[in-house]
Amino acid sequence: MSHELRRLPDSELEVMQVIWDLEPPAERADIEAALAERGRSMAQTTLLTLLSRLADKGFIKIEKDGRRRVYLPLADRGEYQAQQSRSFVDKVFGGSISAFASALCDSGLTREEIDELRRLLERDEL
Amino acid sequence: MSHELRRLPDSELEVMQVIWDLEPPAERADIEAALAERGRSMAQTTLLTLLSRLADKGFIKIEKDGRRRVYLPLADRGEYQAQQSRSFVDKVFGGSISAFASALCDSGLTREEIDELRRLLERDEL
DNA sequence: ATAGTATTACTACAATTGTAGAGGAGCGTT
DNA sequence: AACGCTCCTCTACAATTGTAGTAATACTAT
Repeated sequence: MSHELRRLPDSELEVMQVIWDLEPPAERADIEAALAERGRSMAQTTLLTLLSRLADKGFIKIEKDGRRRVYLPLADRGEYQAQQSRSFVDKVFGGSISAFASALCDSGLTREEIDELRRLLERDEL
Repeated sequence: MSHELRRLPDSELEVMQVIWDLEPPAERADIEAALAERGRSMAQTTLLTLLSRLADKGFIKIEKDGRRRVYLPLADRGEYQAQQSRSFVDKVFGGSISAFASALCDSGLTREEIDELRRLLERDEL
């Protein structure tokens, strides 16, 4: 079930994130608004380009409903996140989870974040 | 002291990793060998290209010692890792560390890795 | 000095990414 | 029916990335 989900370039990922956030089906205007809210507005045609690239890569499906289109997520967010996390730790930390964890701490985790993380791990039985 | 360290493309990062691993000063042959060991060999000219790109980006310094060159790391590995970790979590998880952690668990952490992580967090006092 | 050898610099080129203009097609309004 | 507004498709273009060939340079052993 889990296809390989290729890493998305930053701009496409940002679009994908809002699509995941929005209640599907999302229209272009919704996506545009959501992006603007996050301070990431762009020319309409730019957005359209990114959307069709996402469709080419199999991350979304573009459904034609007359003149308007709706944009539906196909890829699963959690799966994408899991795969990218693993691949990030592999590339940047040679696969060492603990090295990653200490880097995270160095990168300015707050006490609260650390506690939260710890709680999470304690609960996790996997 | 902490300049912004731009994200390196995969191929450059792999070269950078071996430079960080090797005892400086590293010569081209050393780097080549180390890369081959990790199953990441490439044409000599390709490696040279990547090295000069790394130099352009300020990650390494190329010192001329007659005909041979030595390649010295300038960027700090820990700093790079910390910055990239933070930026990864921001982009992929909207900044949520705990979301990142649970994705990591989903991506197939072993029991041991989880325990190790937990130990690390418990010890860490920031 | 000569020729072979090793090493690096220069050039190249296709694929990807970030960004957007130009133009066609549908629809509401007059 | 013609006009304009909206929305989308096509095309474009520079920068970056992955990869490597060719040429220049310098060293080594004869």
